[in-house]
Amino acid sequence: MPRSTARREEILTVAGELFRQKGYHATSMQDIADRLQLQRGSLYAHIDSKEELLFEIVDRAADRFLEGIERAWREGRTARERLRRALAAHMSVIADHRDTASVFFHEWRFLRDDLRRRIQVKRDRYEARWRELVADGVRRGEFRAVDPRFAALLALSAVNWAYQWYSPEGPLSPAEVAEAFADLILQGLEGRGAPATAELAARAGAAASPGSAPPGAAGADDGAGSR
Amino acid sequence: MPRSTARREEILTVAGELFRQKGYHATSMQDIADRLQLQRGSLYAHIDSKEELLFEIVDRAADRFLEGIERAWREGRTARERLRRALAAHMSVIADHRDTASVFFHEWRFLRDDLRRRIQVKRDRYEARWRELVADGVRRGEFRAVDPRFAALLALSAVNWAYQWYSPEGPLSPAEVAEAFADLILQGLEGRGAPATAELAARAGAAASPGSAPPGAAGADDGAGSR
Amino acid sequence: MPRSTARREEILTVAGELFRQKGYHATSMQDIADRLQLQRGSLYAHIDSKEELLFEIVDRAADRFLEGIERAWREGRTARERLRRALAAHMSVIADHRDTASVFFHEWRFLRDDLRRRIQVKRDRYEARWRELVADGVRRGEFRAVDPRFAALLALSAVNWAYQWYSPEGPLSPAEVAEAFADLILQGLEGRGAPATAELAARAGAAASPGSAPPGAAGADDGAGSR
Amino acid sequence: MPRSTARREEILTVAGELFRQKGYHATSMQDIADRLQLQRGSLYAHIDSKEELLFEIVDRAADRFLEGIERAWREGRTARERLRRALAAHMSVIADHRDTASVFFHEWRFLRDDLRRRIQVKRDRYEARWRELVADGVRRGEFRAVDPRFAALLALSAVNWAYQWYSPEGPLSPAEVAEAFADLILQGLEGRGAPATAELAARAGAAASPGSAPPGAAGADDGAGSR
DNA sequence: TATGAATGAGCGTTCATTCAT
DNA sequence: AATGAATGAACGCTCATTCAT
Repeated sequence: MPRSTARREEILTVAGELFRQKGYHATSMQDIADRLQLQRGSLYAHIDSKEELLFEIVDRAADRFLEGIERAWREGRTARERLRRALAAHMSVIADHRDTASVFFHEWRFLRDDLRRRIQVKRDRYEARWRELVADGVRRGEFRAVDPRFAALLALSAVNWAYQWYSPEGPLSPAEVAEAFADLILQGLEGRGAPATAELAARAGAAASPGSAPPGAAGADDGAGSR
Repeated sequence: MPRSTARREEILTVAGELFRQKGYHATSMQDIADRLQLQRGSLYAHIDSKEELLFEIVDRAADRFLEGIERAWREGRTARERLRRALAAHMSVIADHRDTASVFFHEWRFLRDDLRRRIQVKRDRYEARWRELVADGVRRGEFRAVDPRFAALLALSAVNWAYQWYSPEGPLSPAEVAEAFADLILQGLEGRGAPATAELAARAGAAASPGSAPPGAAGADDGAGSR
Repeated sequence: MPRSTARREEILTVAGELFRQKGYHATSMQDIADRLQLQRGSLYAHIDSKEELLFEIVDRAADRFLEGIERAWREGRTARERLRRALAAHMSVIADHRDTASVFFHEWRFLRDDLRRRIQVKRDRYEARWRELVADGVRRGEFRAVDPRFAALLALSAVNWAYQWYSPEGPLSPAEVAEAFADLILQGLEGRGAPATAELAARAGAAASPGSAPPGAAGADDGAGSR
Repeated sequence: MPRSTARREEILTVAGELFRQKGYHATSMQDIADRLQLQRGSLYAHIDSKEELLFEIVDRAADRFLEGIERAWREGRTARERLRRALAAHMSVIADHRDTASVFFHEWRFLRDDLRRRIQVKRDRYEARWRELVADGVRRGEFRAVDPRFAALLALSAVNWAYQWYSPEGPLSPAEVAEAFADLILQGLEGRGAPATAELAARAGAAASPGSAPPGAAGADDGAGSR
């Protein structure tokens, strides 16, 4: 199989979109072919299997997330700054590669054992980086003596879950969401003075039309109920 | 259809387990029947359709989560206490009804429009309660003037994501997990003094054999790789 | 799967017939279903796979051939008599289970490794019996000091090949064919006196309409060119 | 289409090999192209269809067999000698053009009606020659008054079947196999004195390691179990 | 209640072949 | 001569569901 041709990229893009909207199992090769105005068998001139599509989408997402935290680590000076950058990087991936990221979180478990294991390795490395980042902050005295596991998990949960509700069409940029979370995670609910997100709060509140659910809805995606 | 018989409950239990392990679409009626040593067709003496099973599982989970936060609100006096109770209640549902909760998060989007909307209503109410809880804390002066949307979302994300990694076989009780998160959310990373979770940290660290990955793994569930 | 129901036997019969006529790979489940006025998927209520059909057909044939030679060995007194009986038994299987026998010779190699090996064991045993039969005759002094391998192979080839040309509708009974071969194999071309088949020759010659090809054509089967 | 170019011959050779190993229907144009390091579609610059390949392979084999018996007839003086030569010629074709011969026996029936009929004509002619050869021997008084049909069929069956078990890598040359069969066919099992194959028997016995099974196995070919 | 045979649609994939380049 | 993208049909098989018994 050619690793990368224009047609193949088209297929991957469409597959990513459909996998996110309908789920891997509920998306048929027919669905993908229809969007490209192709016969379903014709896809196999470009790919080996449906599962290959899933793997490639998930693998690319894993690489993007990993790249993000590696760069955050390299480019940040303090633990505080690194955490902010890591949150921002994660949000960026979700914003810029919405389909891919969503499939990464939702559908990776449908990969067969060997492929899933390869993804698991990257997931584990990603999470380990987060824990190191927090542990380093504790060691430096920037953070309280919290359990790095829980603290990393809190930060990660916040941004992991974002694929469920974040929309690039909403009023907030990925950077702004990351900053709001960073503020909360660093300072907590019971703290001194006004949070950095005071102004954001106003904006988000103003823009939130009822039913559109930003942010706070653990919300329904588009497309899911189509079939 | 009889709304509730012993057989029907058996079917729901098995379906919940399989939906969690393999996903809704990858679970066949055959799979369910096999576990109950029944013929495929015999299931339809008790249920109307596969989708009905999914709806009922998801709907029950929604009710449990809602019940939890309502009681937390009623029984807690301070915002701080209510938040702790709400986190604990959520973790309890995840721990006590693991299959149901997992299906609630993962598979609800495969419901057809009308059924999905009914679930959406309950999800929205649940999230609204969380926002009210935070907003109330801000109003009372217990919390900083944070955006309730973001703060509620942070707390909710932490426990929502827990269905991905929490295992009742792990070293931590749901209450302990909830407490750890509460501590972090309330105090933040940069707080004063030792966190309430200092002792927990030791225990979790001691018990966590590499590979078993609690807490911190966004990890793979059992059963997913069955095919 | 139920090992034997009326429907299942019907399917096996039809499959045997079609596999012989068109070959295993050129026969589709659709073809089989059509003959039974069934949907192609409905077959799978009775069988596990197409290959299972092939295996069962081939395995039954193997058993019949084996049974035949075992009985010939038990019931014959002299080597001469045993050889005659073995030839007759083989021809009987071909005559009475034409489809099965034909598939046994032609299609067995399309079984996957493990199933093919199970058949191979029976084939090997069958051929070993033939060699023992001849070797015993040589030992007893009934036969010349021929190589049992070649002699057994000659006899076996004659009757193995019969599935290609023998037709129950032809003028000769399986017993008569077996006798003619037995006479030739035992006495050879250069011998004393008239062969036992002198009368047969007349009959066969009279009945052989040109083109119907009995015996002597390595001939075409019916049905092969249908698709 | 060019009738014969170097490329075309390559294709025919590869097709013959694959058709023998896997069967006509189980061999795809992809398989053939792969071996030649060509694209599927490129084959059609040299041939018209897959069936054309089959026809040409089978037709060439038919010609070779026919040529063999014609020459045996011309070059032999006595019936006995002609029979020996005919057997040897047949074995030579099988040994020297193993793929082609094997496909001739196994796959010719997959030709469509008109092409199959053209092959049938040659097969009929070939068998007729064998019968004439025997009939002539009877007429001359060299052979017993056997039915020429059965006698020809016996000889033909022996060598026809050889494509199933004969291997050029085995201990016996085609000529030796032919001689062994000729001896048996001419003299029969119950003859006078030692057979001409006494020495052969020793050699074959010595060389035949159990499992390799020459001669006597109606055996499995290489390649069949590839999938 | 439960069976088991059947349906009819759909699945992912392979196929021989075509054709513009 | 050869490529590579595409076709359209067919493949073996699975699915949720129905229904007479």
